[in-house]
Amino acid sequence: MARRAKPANNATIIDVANLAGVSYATVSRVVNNKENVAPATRVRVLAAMEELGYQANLNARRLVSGRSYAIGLLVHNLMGPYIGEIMAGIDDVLATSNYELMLFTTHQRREREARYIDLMSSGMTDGLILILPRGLETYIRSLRQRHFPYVLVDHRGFEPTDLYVIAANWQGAYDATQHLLQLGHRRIGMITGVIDMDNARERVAGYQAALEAHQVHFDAELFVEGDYTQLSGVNGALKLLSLADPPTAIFASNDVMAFGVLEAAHACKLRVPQDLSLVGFDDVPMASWTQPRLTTVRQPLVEMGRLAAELLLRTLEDPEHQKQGIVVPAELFVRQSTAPANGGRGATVDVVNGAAAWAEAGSNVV
Amino acid sequence: MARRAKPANNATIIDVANLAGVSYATVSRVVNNKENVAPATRVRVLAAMEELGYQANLNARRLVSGRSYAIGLLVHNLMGPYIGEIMAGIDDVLATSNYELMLFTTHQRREREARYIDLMSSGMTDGLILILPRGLETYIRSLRQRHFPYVLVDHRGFEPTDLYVIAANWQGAYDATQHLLQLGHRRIGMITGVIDMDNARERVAGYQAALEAHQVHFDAELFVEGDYTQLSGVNGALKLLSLADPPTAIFASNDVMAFGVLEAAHACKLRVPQDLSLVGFDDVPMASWTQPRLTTVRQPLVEMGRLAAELLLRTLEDPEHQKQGIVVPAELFVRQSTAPANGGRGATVDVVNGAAAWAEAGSNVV
DNA sequence: ATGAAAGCGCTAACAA
DNA sequence: TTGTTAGCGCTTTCAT
Repeated sequence: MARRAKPANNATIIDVANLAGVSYATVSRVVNNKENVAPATRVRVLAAMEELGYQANLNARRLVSGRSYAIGLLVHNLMGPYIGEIMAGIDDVLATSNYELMLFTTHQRREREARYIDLMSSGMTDGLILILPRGLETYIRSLRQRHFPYVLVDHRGFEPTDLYVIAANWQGAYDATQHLLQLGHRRIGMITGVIDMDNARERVAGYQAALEAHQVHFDAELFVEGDYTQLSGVNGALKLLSLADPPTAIFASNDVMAFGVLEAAHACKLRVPQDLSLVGFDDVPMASWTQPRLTTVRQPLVEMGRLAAELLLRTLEDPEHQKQGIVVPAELFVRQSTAPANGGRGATVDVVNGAAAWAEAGSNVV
Repeated sequence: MARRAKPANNATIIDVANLAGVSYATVSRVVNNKENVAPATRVRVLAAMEELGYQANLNARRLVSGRSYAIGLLVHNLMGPYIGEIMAGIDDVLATSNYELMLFTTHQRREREARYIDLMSSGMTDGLILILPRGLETYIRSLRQRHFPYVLVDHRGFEPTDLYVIAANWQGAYDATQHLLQLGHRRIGMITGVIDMDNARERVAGYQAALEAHQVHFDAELFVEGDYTQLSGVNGALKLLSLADPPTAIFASNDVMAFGVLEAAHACKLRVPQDLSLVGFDDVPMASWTQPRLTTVRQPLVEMGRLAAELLLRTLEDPEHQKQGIVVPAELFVRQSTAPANGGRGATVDVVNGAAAWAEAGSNVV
């Protein structure tokens, strides 16, 4: 017979049945709120449950029902303000459901993909939300093949039936760029996100479309790829500002890179917004704590998490019902980091010294 | 007979046994790497597993073993840079173990306490890490009573046997305050954290001890309670700066409040560090992105998460072995937000206008 | 070295 | 309305 190592709380359905003087099937009925239980019996059973502090064994339930009552969240990494907000939204929705949340990260290790897929298909979760994990395509392929329910955040997937929640990246980028154009800027640099992600590509397209709409020539020189880190924002800005004909405005594909631009501008003795206008993307809380406050495109991250969770839960409840991806609006918030282009440049750019100053100051950062 | 709703992947141990021509007990032995299996048999079973893509049903395992192979993380909320880093550390350790991570938040809702305790005792997790959830004392009481393993982060608990990981808050605060004193500051304001948390109290004590060591009178006027939000930093600073004899330096109990101080100082036209020195606590990534870079006390959050996970895992493996709480060092990083006190005040403080300016600018923040 | 079999705690079909 | 019973897929004794 199996070795006992049961959970601390050990009253089982049988103990309750004995105490209440009924069969344990009846207890099960009471626990699951079934119809056919005499009111008096129900009361008696409830009392017995109360007395014993009965708590249904979750794993037995899971085994017999074939469901885990958990959903998984697969993310690349946990740092940064972006993930936390989406998680908060997901958690919000789950709090009102019977589902719990499991967290999986992909990290550096590519070989974990297979393990996760196995875990899920072995009954660890009933469905999955994927937020831009590396190796997304591999995951999705396995998931589809197993008919395992999933929802993507910030990516539209690869098949028309893929479920996703994404912001209106194109529109947001278009609005941001147009805002700069309307302020009179003509040389607008862009620091992109990781370019093989849907969101990054869409923002680039929006930027280009706005330029085109205003008959501004797209100059490839003004276009640098970043990776959503602050450092890549610093480096991107330094590169842009050292051009022979530097931009008077920069659109960074996320706020964290915009913080990097702020730092680079400061190192180059450029004032934002007087000498350089700057727009970010995301509107993380910190965007309104910087000096100057950052003009940025808000991506409603908490809401996106919420929608993703709802979409997944609905899929679990009713797999047949036809659902589709959701695009949420991305809204430009004009704060203090943008100003009219001042014709000539407001200050001479000395990027060489700026970069040196930055490197020196940066050495304080351990 | 029970309705079928098994996981997508449906090869069971019996299928494997049939294919390999052995009993399913033998398959179990192979799966669990037991000794007594003939090499040839093992090979045959392995091949059958491979062929069928067999994956042990986790919930059956959980039921029979009485363990969930999951640990829970209970936090108050998910936003902000603090939690993400600790989670990353925990995840790091779990990645090399057989455990998965479940996430629970307490949010606003106090009534969820009971639910969580139930979930845990019903076998959802094998152990718990608690990061300053509201209602901590209630949780701990239930947990102890059920002999459920747990580790606290950033709190020392209530019993000598409580396991915890915490930074050397007292020392960190002492060093921060001493740094300011050595720069010649004598009126040093402090914005505290939520004062019923251990970490906040310890930082206050360190601040007071440093003042005392330097024979500086502790002035209750210079002491305001914050709640770790940026807004409370703004308000605390505004209050301090409007004193008849305002501080020349402020020690904020976390970086986020220090960002608020930065904002308030800017609104009051005070330069940091020339007119006001500022020290934070935590050293979140953003602390080195502000202008000026923030002098702060680093709390090794990722490492703390890692240690907490290791402590819990060791407890699960060997419940008897005597373990104890861990205090990690908190180190002062001097960057750009502190400077020598300049005798007289460098600028006149106009807090009334400053506050007005701040309120107006703040209205941009939706 | 291997097989047979007894549960783990529960759900749900079937009978009464 | 209630009880009886057959599993869910697995681990682990106990025989062989």
